[in-house]
Amino acid sequence: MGQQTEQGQEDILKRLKQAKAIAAKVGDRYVDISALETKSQETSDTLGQGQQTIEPVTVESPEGLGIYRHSTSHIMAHAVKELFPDAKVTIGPATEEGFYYDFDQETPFTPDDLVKIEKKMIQIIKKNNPFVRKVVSKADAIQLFKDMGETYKVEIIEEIEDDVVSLYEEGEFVDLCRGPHVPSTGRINAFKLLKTAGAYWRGSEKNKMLQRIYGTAFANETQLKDYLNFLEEVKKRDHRKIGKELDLFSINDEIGAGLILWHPNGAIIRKTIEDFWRDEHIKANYSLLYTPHIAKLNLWQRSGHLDFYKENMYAPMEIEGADYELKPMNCPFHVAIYNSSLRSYREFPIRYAELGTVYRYERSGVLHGLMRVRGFTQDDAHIFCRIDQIEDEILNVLDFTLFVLKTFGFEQYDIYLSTRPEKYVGSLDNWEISTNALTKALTTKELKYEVDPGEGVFYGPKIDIKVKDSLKRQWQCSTIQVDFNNPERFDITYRGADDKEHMPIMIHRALMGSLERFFGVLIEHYGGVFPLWLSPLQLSILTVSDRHIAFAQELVDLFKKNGIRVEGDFGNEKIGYKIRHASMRKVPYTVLIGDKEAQTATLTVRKRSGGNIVYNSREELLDFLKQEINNKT
RNA sequence: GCCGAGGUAGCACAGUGGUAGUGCAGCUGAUUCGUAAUCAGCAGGUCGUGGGUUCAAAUCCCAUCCUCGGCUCCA
Repeated sequence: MGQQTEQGQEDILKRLKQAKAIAAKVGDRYVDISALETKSQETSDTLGQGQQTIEPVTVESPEGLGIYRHSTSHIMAHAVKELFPDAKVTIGPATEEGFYYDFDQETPFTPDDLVKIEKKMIQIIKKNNPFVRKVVSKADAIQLFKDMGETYKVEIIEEIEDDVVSLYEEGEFVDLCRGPHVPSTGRINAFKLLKTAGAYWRGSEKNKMLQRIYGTAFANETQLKDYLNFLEEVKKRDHRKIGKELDLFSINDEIGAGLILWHPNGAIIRKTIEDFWRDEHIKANYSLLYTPHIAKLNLWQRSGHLDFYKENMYAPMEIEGADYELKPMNCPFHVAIYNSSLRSYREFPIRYAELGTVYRYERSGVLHGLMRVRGFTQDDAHIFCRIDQIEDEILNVLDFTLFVLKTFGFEQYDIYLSTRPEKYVGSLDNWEISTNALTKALTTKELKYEVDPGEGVFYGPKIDIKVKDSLKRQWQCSTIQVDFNNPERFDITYRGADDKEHMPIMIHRALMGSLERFFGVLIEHYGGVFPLWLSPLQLSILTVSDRHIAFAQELVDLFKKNGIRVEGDFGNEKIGYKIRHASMRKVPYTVLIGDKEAQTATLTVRKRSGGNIVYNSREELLDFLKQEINNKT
């Protein structure tokens, strides 16, 4: 029976009210609360037949928050239409962080406009207009929006397959919308408009550029403030800002956009990372390689890069009549080394690793500090093996990757398995075997992962690992990809136990992805407060007055001889000034040398985080530092 | 590439047509001082670059390079 008693309905409404619901979930559908109040045809359709569960939806749930933000975006569109009657509305969805609405509007919105729009929105919220859902025929809707001059809405409606569409009316503002919405505008407690941006209609640069306004909304002011604080924290940790403050790297107009200059402080961090990386690769039975930065065009023809990667490659340069190309990837070189001699199955798996610098053309608008550059060094490796060895190799690589990430303080990550896309090379058999091998490796490791169907690279399935930094932001660094393409294209083989020729499988993998990007992520993850082993300067020795210089110099020499990155600050400034100076540069430890220290063997060490530790001798301090460096914590 | 905002001393910023400024950093001198800024003096800029308008341009116009926020894609 689709009929509900008056009593039952009232109970439900009461329950929703008590739960402070902004919408309801009926079965697996989200509906307006008003849908439960009225008894229209559509309502009974919505409620369906028989007994479906009816759950309150609150702003506390992700879905509820999405509905809430979507309603806020409607209110914003309403405000914009009142202030800018000529603006045409397009779409305005909720996003993970908030919402946006795109308008077709001649003059872009200014920051002042945002303030005006916010004020207008507050008025609309105060009016507490109900959101009224109306279902009309497509033809009626088209006519309605045509009359209003809302051509984008007409375009959207024409593409909707149903015979009817729903409209939401709130005050004088009507918008095409699937819904649901909060019951009335007064339900919005806390929102903020954040920024404006250009955005193409339907995301295609062939279409007109629209004006987008981003905003966000939360259940209450406290949560909104927390979010705004988070944005502040993100700004504070911006690797470009910290990179300047700590003198880590720079980008120079005259050298070129997207090309990184590693300053001494950044370079020593990179050197430390690279040393760690090489040592661990040797331990893990990889062979290290070096390969050139350019190669003949023919190589890139054969590898297929000219077919599928041309947009990201620089124009060739002619050298003695032959064209050479700056390398966008390292794989063909590694294949060439594989091919430099006949290979036997007994050598397998062959693991080649290189910190290979590649150059890729990126459009000027997408460059971003260290995160998106035009020249970068990949921590690349290629594993050549038999198809039955894939699973073991993936297991190894997974262990290795997680170990490396953990060393840099990344303990949380999300893992994605991408399967065969529509356009692909290689046999279906190989795809199946290798996808199964990846899956099995993940389940053996009991790693949680999500499947991205059809998101694999055309040459094979892959596993991507996205780390979460200290602000819980996701960064994709590691990738493990099976490759059927290169072995075929370069026709590489090995001699099997059966004395026949076979084609090996290649696995590409990068743990950190690109050193530049990884460095950027590290800077933001640590907020510039690097652990001791990575800190450019590990120890600063400060003198209280000139008569302590000789003694302090002795200590500097001792620590330097023992591999500690140490400086002596012997200037004639006051001690407070020197401490501040070290503190601003985030030096992990400082030692003050005054009369006390010159007379006793005791050393008092000031930690970057504040607080002192006392050591009985310089050797004791040295041991402590060495141990902390070794622990990489 | 497209839309918008920017580019002034090493850094952070002020300066709307009339002799380029402030703070920090730097250098010099004084001070020799015990846990986040001692004092004084000095020096530092063809105002991103190239054109144009004007008696006069950091300032107005055009072009160009770069940076930033997005769009698209990704490491």
